[in-house]
Parts: sequence; C-alpha cells; structure tokens
Amino acid sequence: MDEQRCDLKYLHSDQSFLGLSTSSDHRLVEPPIKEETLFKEIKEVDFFSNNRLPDQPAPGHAELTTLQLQVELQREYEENQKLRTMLDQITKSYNGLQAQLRMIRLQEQLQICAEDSINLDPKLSFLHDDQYPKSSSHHDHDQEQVLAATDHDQVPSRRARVSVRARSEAPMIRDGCQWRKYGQKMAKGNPCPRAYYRCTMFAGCPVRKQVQRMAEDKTILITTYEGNHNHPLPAAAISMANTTSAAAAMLISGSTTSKEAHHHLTHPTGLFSSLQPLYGSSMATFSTSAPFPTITLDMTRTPNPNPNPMQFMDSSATFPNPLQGNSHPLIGHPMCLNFPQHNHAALTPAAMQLAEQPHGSMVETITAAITSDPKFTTALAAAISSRMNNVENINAGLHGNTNGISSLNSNGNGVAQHYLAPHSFLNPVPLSPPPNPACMMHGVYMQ
DNA sequence: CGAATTTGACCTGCGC
DNA sequence: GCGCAGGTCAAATTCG
Ligand SMILES: [Zn+2]
Repeated sequence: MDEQRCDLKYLHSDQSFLGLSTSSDHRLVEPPIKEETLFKEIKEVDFFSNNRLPDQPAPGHAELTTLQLQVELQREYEENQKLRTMLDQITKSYNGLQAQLRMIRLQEQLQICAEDSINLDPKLSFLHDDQYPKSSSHHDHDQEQVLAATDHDQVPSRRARVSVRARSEAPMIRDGCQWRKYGQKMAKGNPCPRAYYRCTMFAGCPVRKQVQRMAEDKTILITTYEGNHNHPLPAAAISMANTTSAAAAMLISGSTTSKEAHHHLTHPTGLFSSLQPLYGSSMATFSTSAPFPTITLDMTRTPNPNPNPMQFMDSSATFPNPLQGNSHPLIGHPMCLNFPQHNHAALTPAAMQLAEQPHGSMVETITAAITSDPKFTTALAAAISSRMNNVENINAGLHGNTNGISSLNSNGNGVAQHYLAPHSFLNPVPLSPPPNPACMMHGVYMQ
C-alpha cells in the first residue's frame, strides 16, 4: 500500500500512468529506478502541476528574450527526453513483471493440476464413465485416457455447461461440428421441443449439446454445450469449441472462488466486456447455481460489420474463428493437446480427412487470416486470464498488446495452458496439420 | 442398404 | 415412496 502511494506521488500529474504499475508487481521485483530519483526528475518537468518550481518564469514575463526562451525550450526538451526514457523503463519493467506474474500463476495451476491427476480415482477413468466402451478400447492404458477422464469427469456433479444464444432460422447453429440427434423432449414451460445431440466427429467424443428455441422469442436458438472434444476440429468448429471450453474453464475456476450465484458481465470492466466491439450487446452470464454451472453467451444482437463478407454469408448463424489466426487452427483448443497424434483409428471419415489434410495453400492461409479476429482473441484471452487469475488488474490483457495470447502462443501451447480446463495441458502432443478453412466456410463438415 | 432421425420407454435425481 | 422433469437408450422408421 505504501508502495502504491509512492506510485501516486511521482505520477500525480498524469493519471494515465497509474495503469502502468500495480502494487502486486512491486512485490515481486524491485523497480530498476530509485524512487527518489524518479520523484526528483519528474518534479522538474511537471508542467501541469500547480506547484511549479520557483525558478521557473511566470507566464508573460516582459524580460524574456528569444534566447532565453530557446534555452528554456531546449532544457525542457532534454527533460522530456529523460522522462520518455524513464517511461520506457517503467513500461519494460511493468511488462516484465506482468510476464513473471503470469508464469508464476501458470506454474501454480500446473502444480495444482498435476496433483489432481495424481489423486485421480481410477473409477473416474474414461472406460468406466464413457458410454462407448468399444471406441474406448483404442485408448486402453493410454495416458490420454486418464487425462480425458479427468477433463470431463473430474467433478461430474458440477460439469460446466456453456449456453449460446443466437438468432437463427435454421434448426441448428453452424458450429462446425458433426452432430447426431439422439433424443428430443418437450421441456417444461416451453412449447418448443428440446433436441439432444452428440458429437460424431470422433467415436467416443463426449461432447453433447442441447438445442432449443426460446419460448419468448422463437427466432432465438439456445444451444447448450457440455464437455470438451477429444479430437481435432475443423477451423469452423474451433471458434465455438474454444469459446465454450474457455468459458467452461472460467466457470469452473470462478465458481470455486465465488459465492455469488450469478454474475452478469456487462460492465465495461467486466468479463467479456471486450467482446463488445464484435457483438454489439454480447453478454456473458454466469450461473453457478444448481444443477449445472452454466455460462450463457448472448449473441442475439447483430454482430458489427465484419471484415470478412464470407463469414456471415450463410443464412444460419455462424461464428468467427478467434483462435485460428496465423497460428495453427487447432492450437488453443484444450482438448487438442490430448489428442494422440498417431491414433486415427477411431476417427470418422470426415475427421480423418481433416486430420490428414496438408498445410493450407495461400488461399487457405488468407481465408484463415480473414476469418480470424485478433480483437476477439485478445478480448477472450484477456477475459479468461483475468478471470482465472482472479485479480483486479483487468488492465493486464487489455493493455493494447496481445501479450496474453501472442507471447504465450509462440510455443504452441501457451494459450491453452493459460485458460484451459485443468489437466488438458499435462500431455501436450504435436498437432495434426490444419484443416482446410475454405471448405469449412461452406459448411462441408456440417450436417 | 447404411446412416440418420424419430419417438416411446427407461433411468436418474430431486422435492415433497 | 411417489411424482415430476431432465436426460438417454434403442428399436422403428425415414432418408439419401
Ligand atoms: Zn467432438
């Protein structure tokens, strides 16, 4: 607290500087510049302060000659340079501290997750819990089997769900995955039936979704996802999968530390606020109340004009590909890190095709670049990391740069480690070649 | 004819 | 224990 007051002391003339430093940062590493020095130097060039130095001439002084003014200008210019250098140093120091803080928190989470996987009850294994023992036989005694089980069933009673609301005339939103309907029920209080689907891209994929129209507004489709994919996804599916699994990870992480039943995240400083540029009134609502912790992403408002006209070419609802970008389209999806590179036996033909496609051509690369949206990526990463870290410095991920994503993304698994559900990153494996985004754009992989 | 969907039966959890 | 609601199964049916 005292240290924070020091910050205020030598930055009093410019409020925007306040965001550059936090008390927690100082706790980790000493600032490279002595505070006394800072205070002195800044005082000399504190043009906007009322407490100007006594030796400075008053405005409109009659005896000021041109020479004097030039000397004064030169002096202030030099001091300005000093100030800039100092600011650079502070910024560097701040960024370094922030990176350090992220690493520490990441390590803490890794440690927690490692402990969790060690303490796993064997009864929670994939074989016992999965409803498709035939497909599971491919994974016998594989490490990823256990990891997959931990990912979905670690806390069965609190399995997170992600609900997405989107306007769509189509019976189902295009999320890029292949689904098979396995049931339909009339839900209470809604004249529209609820349909149950399971992912069929990979035999044994535990992901399910429910699709139901809103009772009040039948043009709004409510799609609720549950579980994480354990196979590669087409680019078109990665956006939704990333969003949902990240949200689910957030939900689990957040719900364990908060006693609030609901979190409406519409405040400018709140989670997902940075999605606003893309989704006019996007709102994320956490509900940690029974029976399942659920996060609802409301995307019912028309998105802002998108740079990619293809993206919304279809009449049904589509979603951008936030984490595709210039990197591998699969990078960033938690479950991708669990996918055994060699095991294509259980892949459906469509998934096989995806997994074995060569690297994209120029057109595909461009398409991928167009369909990606760094703003969304940054925003999502910022929201997730801030939520996961459970700290006040929301400033961290929204600070102009894309540190939250790009710096960690460079090693191929940083993003996922940053916010994925626990255990997914314990066994990172090389990823299969990227699918063809151009194909996905046309809904080839949709049913 | 195989794959996907439909639909009634069945299972499970919860509140009373 | 009973009824209700949500969720899943699987035989029957439809589709391509
Ligand atoms: Zn799947």
